[in-house]
Amino acid sequence: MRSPEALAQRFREANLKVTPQRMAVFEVLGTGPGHPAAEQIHRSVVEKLPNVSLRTVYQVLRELSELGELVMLDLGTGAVRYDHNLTQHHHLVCDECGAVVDIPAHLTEVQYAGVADLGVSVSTAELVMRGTCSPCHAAGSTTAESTKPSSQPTMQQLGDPHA
Amino acid sequence: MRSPEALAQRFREANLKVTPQRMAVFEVLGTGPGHPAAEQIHRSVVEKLPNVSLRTVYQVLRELSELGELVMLDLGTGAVRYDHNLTQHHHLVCDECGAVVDIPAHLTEVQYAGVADLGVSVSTAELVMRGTCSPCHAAGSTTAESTKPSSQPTMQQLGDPHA
DNA sequence: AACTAATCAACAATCATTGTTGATAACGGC
DNA sequence: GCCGTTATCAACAATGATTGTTGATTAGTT
Ligand SMILES: [Mn+2]
Ligand SMILES: [Mn+2]
Ligand SMILES: [Zn+2]
Ligand SMILES: [Zn+2]
Repeated sequence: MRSPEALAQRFREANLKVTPQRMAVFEVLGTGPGHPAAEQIHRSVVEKLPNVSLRTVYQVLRELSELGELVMLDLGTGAVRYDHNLTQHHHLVCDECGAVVDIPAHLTEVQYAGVADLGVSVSTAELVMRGTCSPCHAAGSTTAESTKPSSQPTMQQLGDPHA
Repeated sequence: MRSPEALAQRFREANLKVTPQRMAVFEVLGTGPGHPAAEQIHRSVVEKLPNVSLRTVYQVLRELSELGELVMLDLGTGAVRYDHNLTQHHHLVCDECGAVVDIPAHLTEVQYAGVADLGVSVSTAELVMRGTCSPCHAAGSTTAESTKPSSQPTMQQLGDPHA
């Protein structure tokens, strides 16, 4: 993620005005955790700058992704997650809390040279893992299962389940 | 994918009745292409058995997935794709036509032992590739781009774009 | 200061999916 | 074949994330 100032510069170069709303989104993205959904970003933004509409947040996020400064991730969690990690990496979706964890590419090995035989060409390849995140592991044997009898992956407190 | 008869047996064992609607879905899944969405399955089903409601098709597909006979795939294509390939494999989503192509696991190499250092545990890992499917490649330099100026991935004719 | 873009509130609309309901049809065990 | 229990039907309503719209207002940029 580039600095709010760098993003502001990027917007000006694209003939997009640098408004306080946009700056607020830039700042929230820089400080917040990894993979927020639009609603969470909005919640953080209004703390700094009230009266910013959710509609505007969606709009700014889209602009950022169109400029390549943000990646929209659809990992089947119900809402798009916005990723400001621009390095090559993969993701793990926690079955218990819905968190999305970055998996640095160097911790994995992914090869798919053989697929050329199928006549397809690959432009991107991402590894999507499901499992349990580190904080849920820690809470796992103590209190976690008491609050979650055996239901579906809830993904409830999207903010930061472990804070 | 197991045979319609095997699926019927499976349903009976689960105290689910084997109705003509359910059989029709079983049969369509066996003959159809790889990764249809619910609407396509419904279209095929009504050809054999009119008056089957889309609601019922959704219901049967869910039952099949709850019995582990079908996998619901959310690959960010807008609608859930239903996969009757129960072998371990990965997927490629065609940027041009939206098709989902099976990538046999033996054509790839995926390792992620290193992620244990992060304190996470992985239960499943799927490789999701984006690129161009084989038929789109064939059509690519001839007629494809003429029909698709430069718009977003359209994923229009979900049926089978190449038939 | 002026031009133009951006934002606001307040909605409506989309789309895939699931829920509901009351009536009808049909499977399966006997 | 009967009957109890399920399943399905049509016809909607509801969900939830996202985008569209509109008319008025605010505010960057030059
Ligand atoms: Mn990430
Ligand atoms: Mn598949
Ligand atoms: Zn977790
Ligand atoms: Zn294709």
